[in-house]
Amino acid sequence: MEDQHRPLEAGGLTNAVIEDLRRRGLRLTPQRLMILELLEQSKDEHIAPEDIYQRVLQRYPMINRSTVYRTLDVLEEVGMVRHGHVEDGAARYHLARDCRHLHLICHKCGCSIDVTDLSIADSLIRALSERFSFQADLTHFPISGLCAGCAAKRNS
Amino acid sequence: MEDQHRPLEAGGLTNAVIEDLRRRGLRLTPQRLMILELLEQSKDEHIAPEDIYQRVLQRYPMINRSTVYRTLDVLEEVGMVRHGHVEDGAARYHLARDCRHLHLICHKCGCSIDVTDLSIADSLIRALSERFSFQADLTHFPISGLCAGCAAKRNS
DNA sequence: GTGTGTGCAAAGGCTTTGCAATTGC
DNA sequence: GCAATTGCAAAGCCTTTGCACACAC
Repeated sequence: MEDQHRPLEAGGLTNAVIEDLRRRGLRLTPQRLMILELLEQSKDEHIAPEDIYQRVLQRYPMINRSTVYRTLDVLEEVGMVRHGHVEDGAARYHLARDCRHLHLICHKCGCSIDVTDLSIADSLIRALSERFSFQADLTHFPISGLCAGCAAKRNS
Repeated sequence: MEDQHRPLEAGGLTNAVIEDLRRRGLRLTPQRLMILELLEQSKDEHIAPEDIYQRVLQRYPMINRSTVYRTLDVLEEVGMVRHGHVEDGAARYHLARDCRHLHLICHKCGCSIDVTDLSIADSLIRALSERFSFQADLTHFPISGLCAGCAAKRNS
């Protein structure tokens, strides 16, 4: 029992996230821990509410869909998770601290490229800050465009 | 009667758009013309399907909601219009050729800033092209971040 | 014990679909 | 005239909500 304060077995969930919950005055329920753990495992995957529900269901059959939605709302309110929308408008959630890359999405074939070198956007971010006092977060919404393959097809 | 080939009175709709429809083999129905005209008037406004329906309804009371959705789909398929999703996941449509600015969206207060000087993103676009062969279109998805006001509040 | 959080079931909003009738070409 | 397009009404999603019960603290 390496941590006797941990009230529930939460698999691989790091203490950092649990501490985060506590610090923000949120109760540690199995449902919240399961959802957070799943988000943590999914790292940069950006997962849909229904997927979260289905995958938690496998290990914790008494969870309810509306709990998933409410939990995501609460966690987003306190800043622990964020969400965006893919091309078809469906919601995708991820841990706020896992925003660490740009997403390139091909609007033709739908494929996606992750860009981990964030410095690539530095000059744009600086310019937006200087000219519009806007602190841009390029990691939040994906960047639409054409992937190499689809661009080649278009040119032929 | 400056143009006897025009089959319907389409208000201020430019011939360019009508020609576009014809060229792509789509029929010129009053509904399509009304919707296109509205999109043209809304220029950079990025309008929701329901708004399109309501506003067309005022001048053309026999239009149907599903026609709006189907028309938008068809027009998007042939590349005449595009759509994105605002923070809450709601769809927003606009003419493809009116993509001419970046949208900054504050994820705190929801306010939006238009950036017409696209050259601001040139270095990012060039870098994405060189390193990933990805032809980015920054005008499609909005850019999330904090506006000046919300950033100030956060720092106080 | 208290009040937050959950399950359940129902409602809500936006969008899609099947089919018959209409209408542009 | 024929096929594309529309209107209508119903269904389908995804998401939210009201309320009573459960449980974390």
